[in-house]
Amino acid sequence: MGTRRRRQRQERVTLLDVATAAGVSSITVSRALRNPEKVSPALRETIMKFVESMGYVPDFAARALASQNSGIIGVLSPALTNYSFIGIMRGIEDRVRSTDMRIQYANTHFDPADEIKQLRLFFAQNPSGIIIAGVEEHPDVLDLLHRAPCPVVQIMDINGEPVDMSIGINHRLAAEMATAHLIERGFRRIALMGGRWDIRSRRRFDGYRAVMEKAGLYDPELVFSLDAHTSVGLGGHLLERLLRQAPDADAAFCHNDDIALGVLFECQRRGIRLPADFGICGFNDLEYANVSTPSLTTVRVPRYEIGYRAVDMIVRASGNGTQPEAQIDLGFHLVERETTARY
Amino acid sequence: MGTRRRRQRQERVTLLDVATAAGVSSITVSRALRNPEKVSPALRETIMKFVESMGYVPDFAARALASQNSGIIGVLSPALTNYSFIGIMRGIEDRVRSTDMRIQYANTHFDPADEIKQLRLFFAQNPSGIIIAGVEEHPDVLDLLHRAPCPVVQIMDINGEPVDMSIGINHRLAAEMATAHLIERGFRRIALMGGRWDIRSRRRFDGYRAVMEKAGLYDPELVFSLDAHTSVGLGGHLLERLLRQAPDADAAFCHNDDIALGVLFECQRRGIRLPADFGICGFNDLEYANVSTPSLTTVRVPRYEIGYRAVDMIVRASGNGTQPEAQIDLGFHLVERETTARY
DNA sequence: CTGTTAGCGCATTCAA
DNA sequence: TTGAATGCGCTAACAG
Repeated sequence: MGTRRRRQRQERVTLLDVATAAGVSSITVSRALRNPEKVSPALRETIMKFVESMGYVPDFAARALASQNSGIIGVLSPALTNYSFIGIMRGIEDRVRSTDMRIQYANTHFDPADEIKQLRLFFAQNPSGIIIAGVEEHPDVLDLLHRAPCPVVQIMDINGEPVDMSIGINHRLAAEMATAHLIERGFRRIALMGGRWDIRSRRRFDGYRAVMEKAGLYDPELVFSLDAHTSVGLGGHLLERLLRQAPDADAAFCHNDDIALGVLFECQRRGIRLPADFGICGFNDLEYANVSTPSLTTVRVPRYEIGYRAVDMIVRASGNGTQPEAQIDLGFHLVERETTARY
Repeated sequence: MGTRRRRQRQERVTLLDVATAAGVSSITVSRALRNPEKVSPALRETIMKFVESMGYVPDFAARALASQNSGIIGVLSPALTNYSFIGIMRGIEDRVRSTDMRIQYANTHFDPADEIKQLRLFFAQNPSGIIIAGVEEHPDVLDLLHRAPCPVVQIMDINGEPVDMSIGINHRLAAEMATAHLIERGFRRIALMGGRWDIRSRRRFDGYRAVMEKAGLYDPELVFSLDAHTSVGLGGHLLERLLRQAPDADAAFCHNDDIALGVLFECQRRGIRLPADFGICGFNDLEYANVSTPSLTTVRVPRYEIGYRAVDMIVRASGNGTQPEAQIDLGFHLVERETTARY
């Protein structure tokens, strides 16, 4: 049936409809809804009854246009659909549920130009806030963020002065701790394995390198990173290349748990014993790390909390309660499991 | 610094600004942007130059209010943050990139009441379309969808008449094929393992049951499903319970690959040989299924394509080109790998 | 092909 | 505490 796809728009119940029914002016209904304390209790109740019975639902576009605030929180990520971002999303979604804000996600595809484009689009919408997992510290991006017309929360890595607010962990420190742990467990030829570089993986590289150099173990031949989307399969692929180029490699610190899992599977396939012959440390502590065989040593990043509190910071910055902190370090946690359980 | 969080709104460049600069009326600029063919080439070019140089960005709220169309496609899922939904998201994001529509996701938490609430919210926004992975076939939800003021695409399962349009696969058939495959490989005590039920898992159960009954193998003691979020850990947990209740179980058809992976890990832990002692079939064909050790037999669901084409259907239904089909069956594919490679 | 008029539904500002 | 007037920026409908 051809009439199927385009429907007539519904008859919309407007503020004015409710106001007329309740015998007040539309602005009073508006107030009853948005600033209940500014309307006398009795009137408020009457109004709310009509709002209910008439099924009034506010028009976001009209509200946004009149108030210059869309209620939208823009969330930018270089890889929206990476598994590690899911935990962030969960936190974001949970915190936003009880507010009247809405989330709009944007994928920046590891491209600063894309990031700038998406930011511009958001800014044109009078957003209530921006949450950004940056690709780079590109000066144009930072400049744009500095002139943002709303609160901005930089998430994931905390390093230096935030543009506005930031929450996350110190990735460099985390990598230092993971690398030190591998060394302490007797691994020497420790490889670094990753997918596409972003600013956080670069900081982890810095940490890895610093510790390796200090121990006299750094060797660029052990650093493997492909400009490819991260995946479990990539982990196996990288291990294959590693063992070809440096057959004496005895451990891998991976940019994330997916790659670590791929390395684990590839070791199983090749009969490489974990951790006797080879050690693995992942990053993120995804859910499966605790139940894989052998279980995976990894760095726990409080991803859910990062998302949850990032939204919280925006809500608080927009409200009239206590101002949020400018920077929150949630800390990380090295979870030692079987893939490094030597000695 | 206290001034940090709330910024002045930017000076906005409006249509009128551009129009004045170009010496035309604002509606002409509007047309040059939205229906270029309705403006003479010369004028169009002049206008576009001003648009560029003045950095004009349209105000979505104003546009939505005036045109009664927000350009938003609402996407509803019972579990937005399940890994299996990521593939859908990837398809959605990729298809929407080249359009002027935007996506807004909503999590329905496996709750029809939530679903209804979210639908109402979307409908109040004059959406350009709705993409919904339904929780149930709740009559209230169906009723709401029937009165939707925009194109609606039901995704994942195709079964019966769509409300408007639908795209996906036949989950019951897929389960029948998977179960038949396990039987054909000599497995007899085949368990069904799942997390929270939704309409699709229920259809898969129907298919499993039908085939098992036909083979005289159905036993309710082999059906394990917990009302818990799906996870890799849940798979291990379910296997543990299965082996306690039915120690002679010799295979598992899992509701998704995460659960299958958990079963795989738990088998490894217990020294159960795959597939000699136990067979596993997953569902979805997530990326790791092909690289796990042993690799995982599973049902490939074209998730990326579902997302991509669902958006495409909305774009086409909104445009003036060819009307999209009412229902698209993308088909599935049983991917036979090592976890069932017996005989 | 271009312009005029009008209004989308709400919230801000001011006044009572 | 309530209301009147006004405008947010854009586009539909019509006119020229």
